[in-house]
Amino acid sequence: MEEVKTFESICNLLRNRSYKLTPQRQTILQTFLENVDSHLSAEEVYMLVKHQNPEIGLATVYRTLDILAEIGILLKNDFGDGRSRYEFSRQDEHHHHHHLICLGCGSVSEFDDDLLESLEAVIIKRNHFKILDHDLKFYGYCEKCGEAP
Amino acid sequence: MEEVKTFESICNLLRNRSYKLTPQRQTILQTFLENVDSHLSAEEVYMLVKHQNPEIGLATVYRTLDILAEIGILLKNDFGDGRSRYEFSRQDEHHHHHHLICLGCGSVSEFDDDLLESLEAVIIKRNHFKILDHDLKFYGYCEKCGEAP
DNA sequence: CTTGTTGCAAAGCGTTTGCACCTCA
DNA sequence: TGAGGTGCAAACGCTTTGCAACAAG
Repeated sequence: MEEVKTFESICNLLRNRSYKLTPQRQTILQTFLENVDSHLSAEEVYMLVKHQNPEIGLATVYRTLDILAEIGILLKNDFGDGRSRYEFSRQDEHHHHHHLICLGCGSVSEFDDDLLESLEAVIIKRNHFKILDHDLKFYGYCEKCGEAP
Repeated sequence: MEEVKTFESICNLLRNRSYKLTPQRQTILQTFLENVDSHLSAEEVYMLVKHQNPEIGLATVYRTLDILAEIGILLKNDFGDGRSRYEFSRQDEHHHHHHLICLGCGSVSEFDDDLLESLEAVIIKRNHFKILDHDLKFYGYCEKCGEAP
């Protein structure tokens, strides 16, 4: 279906879509390849990227995140903290994971599951609703943060 | 546990929490009682409420929605359209429903389900994550909007 | 009376956009 | 060289806040 995403393969993907391969885009892409498990906000990407290229503008970061999400390299998430968060999309788009969001430290961990597939079948039948996508989040406290806030 | 929510009982709830029972708050509350199945944005509430009380300010609407959500009368939702949407919370907080969001017309319907309870047990065990709340949304097309956008 | 509440306008915050300059292909 | 990309600053849309006037208890 789809091979593993390397820096090279993603560059090709950009070229195929006739996006130019600018240094800014390469730097941002690198940042995600070096933070495969992170859920970074635009501002966070901006900070990380600025170290290597202080000239870069925040607007460019936003524009690049848009593009990378559009071509399926990144996944755009909303964890309810008032900003979008992007994560590197490993490979198979279709079978995605859910998020455990810690109300204590804000950390986000991931959780794979198949249960929703069967639930979708029920919904389609019962509600006559054609499902394209779903989004499941759990809020609570991670092991480190324990019980109380 | 908790009785059915009437206008009177909610007013008492406000008083108990030492919130004052202003005409503005009453009007906003009425609006939700007359739109039990809606998922209203602050702006929409503002428009509805203005008919009965043109003096009311948008800031007051926001402040009242905050309060009503805080005491469990309303549920605050984020359907990814860039604004918060509030719905009347029928009764039992703990066992809540999920949303089917139509990408065509933006309508939101609801879906009750128990499946997530068992899933939570798995997560607690496997990830050592104490779950307080969850949020499940399905995106797709409703019966009216059919297949294509 | 006195503390909470209101309306207004201004500020806040994440994100987008207009524009002149730049640069990849 | 020309279409697309960049940086900057201004604009945007939703929400929050500071403040003086007001009203519920």
